Amino acid sequence: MIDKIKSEWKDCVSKALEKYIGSDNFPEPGMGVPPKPEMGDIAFPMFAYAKIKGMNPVKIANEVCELISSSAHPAGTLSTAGAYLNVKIDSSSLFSELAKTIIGQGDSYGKNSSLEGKKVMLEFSCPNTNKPLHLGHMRNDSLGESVAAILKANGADVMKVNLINNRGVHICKSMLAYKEFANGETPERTGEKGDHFVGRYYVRFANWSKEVEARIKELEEKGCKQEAEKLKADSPDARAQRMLKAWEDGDEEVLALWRMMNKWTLDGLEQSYKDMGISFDRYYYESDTYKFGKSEVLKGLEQGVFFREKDGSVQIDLADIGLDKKVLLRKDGTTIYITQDLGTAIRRHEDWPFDSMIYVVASEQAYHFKVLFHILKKLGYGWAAGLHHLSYGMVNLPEGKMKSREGTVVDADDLLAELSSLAKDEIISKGREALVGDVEECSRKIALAALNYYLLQVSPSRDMIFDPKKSISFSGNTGPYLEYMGARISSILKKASEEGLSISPDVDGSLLCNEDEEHLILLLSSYPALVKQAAEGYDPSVITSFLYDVAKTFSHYYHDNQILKADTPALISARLCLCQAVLQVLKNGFALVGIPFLESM
RNA sequence: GAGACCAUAGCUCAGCUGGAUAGAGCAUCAGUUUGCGGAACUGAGGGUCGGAGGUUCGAAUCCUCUUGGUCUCGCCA
Repeated sequence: MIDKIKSEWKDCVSKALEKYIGSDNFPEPGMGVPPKPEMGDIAFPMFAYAKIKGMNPVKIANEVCELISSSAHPAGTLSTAGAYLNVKIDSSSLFSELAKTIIGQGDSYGKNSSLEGKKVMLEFSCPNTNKPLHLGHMRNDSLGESVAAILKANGADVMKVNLINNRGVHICKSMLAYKEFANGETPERTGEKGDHFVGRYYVRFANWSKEVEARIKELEEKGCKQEAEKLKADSPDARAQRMLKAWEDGDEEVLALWRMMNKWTLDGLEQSYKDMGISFDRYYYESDTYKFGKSEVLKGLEQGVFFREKDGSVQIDLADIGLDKKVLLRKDGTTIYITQDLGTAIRRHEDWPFDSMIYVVASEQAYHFKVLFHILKKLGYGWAAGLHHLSYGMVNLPEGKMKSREGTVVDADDLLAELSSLAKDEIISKGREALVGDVEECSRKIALAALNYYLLQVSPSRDMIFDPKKSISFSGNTGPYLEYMGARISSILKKASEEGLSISPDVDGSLLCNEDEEHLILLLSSYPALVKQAAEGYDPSVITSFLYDVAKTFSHYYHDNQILKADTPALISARLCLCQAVLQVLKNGFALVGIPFLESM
């Protein structure tokens, strides 16, 4: 709606300029926003025309302003400030139509059909099945889930997929440690979550391997070469490698162990996803796709896209994009990471012919995706042009990087539990247990808001510092603050209906004429354009900053203006209607960035 | 050595395809409740936008160079 007004004004200014300059050979007027709201809502700088006319831009602004004012023009008030031509939109007259749109469309307000008919596959999360999720995954999952919601809001047909990294030597490591040390222990028996249980054996392996290595070194220093060699041949790492070979050869015992432990981990991860509000439409498993990847590479070899090195390995020369050679199949015929990813991409396009596929993967893999996409193009897949790597930076801690070796990795489940518990403390200390109903559920939803908002407000490409203590802060620019605004507005509306006041979009919008009201109306009407912008850049932070802006403005408004006790019944109705519209837009925005809406908290 | 990403207030971050006096939050200091949720609101101090050139009427934003940081350049995933 606001877009329409803006483009009408742009046309109007453009036409006036044409008349003023006396030709249509001039740059389109640029549009901006004045630095202060009282100056207006749209700004047209006149500098560019100063040169053409050989005149002072201030004079141009004044004369064009007069030219427009003296004839018919779109609704709004013109003024000038220096070389700027400013338009003040009549927001209160905008409101009645806007309110009808927002309240009428409800949850659909802000959605559009710009990606209608587009099939977008979105890959994210992609855990290993040897340990639980950590904070890094949480940024990935938050981004993936949010981008999916944003693309859907733009009309795209989105398929969320997860690729489970369930094979490889790292998986064998936890299996081997389990076999060696567990004595038949199971998650059921210890009461542990499956992913944590398996993760414990992965850590156990690492320590074990370190111990043995130290012993080997000791023996070598003592000169006991034979014994050292013997120990080396039977070291944990050597045994893990042998286990991998047995796995690939289909050894039933190894496969049975693998199935059992994978299930434990996946059951655990499934629970974490559920707790975090993450879901997928389809799962892919590396164990299913790696062989297919191999056959595709061999096909490419026949086609001459790849070549066989003297040692028997299959490679591709990437000199055409300024890169080195890249191995696709080892000399012994086994596959590597990229082989599997090639297979997965091709299989996915067969399964569900997407227009584009987005990989949400950390920026450290930028090189990998550059190579992957290029190879798919060279294999002749036209759809490879629609592949995109949504790269995001690392999550660091205030103390520095997370390092698994130093035990500084923040576990996802632990973090969520910690945040929930802090939220719970807050509910209890405020004496709101009765009000919120299910305290546990409410705490969890506050924790999610805190987490998702904190992770999504930072531009994806940047590394970020996650401070667990600061993230749970309940005041300031945080997820809980936004939720709180939603709850306060809900509370007002609830009270209104208890008092028998009806809320309808049929109100006199012209009564909403103070600065905050005007600002709110313009914000609400700008929301649909932002939903589009967020999709174009795959950037949820567009939505988070908008939501904060709305909440902050409403907070200020609410502080200074009475709603239920406004001067006249007509004003009460108008303000209630505004509240309803603000609440609806907040809710709609929340849904795009993983902030659960709470009626009360 | 080559490439990618990043550098904005004490700290954590915004800043849309170049526009007016570079903005929030936290922290610090000072205030606001005879009111619908104080998890709130208001105000103050705090900046050479890493540095140097260039393009432009105009640069945090675009270009070049440079400094610093992170990551990558594996027959690991």
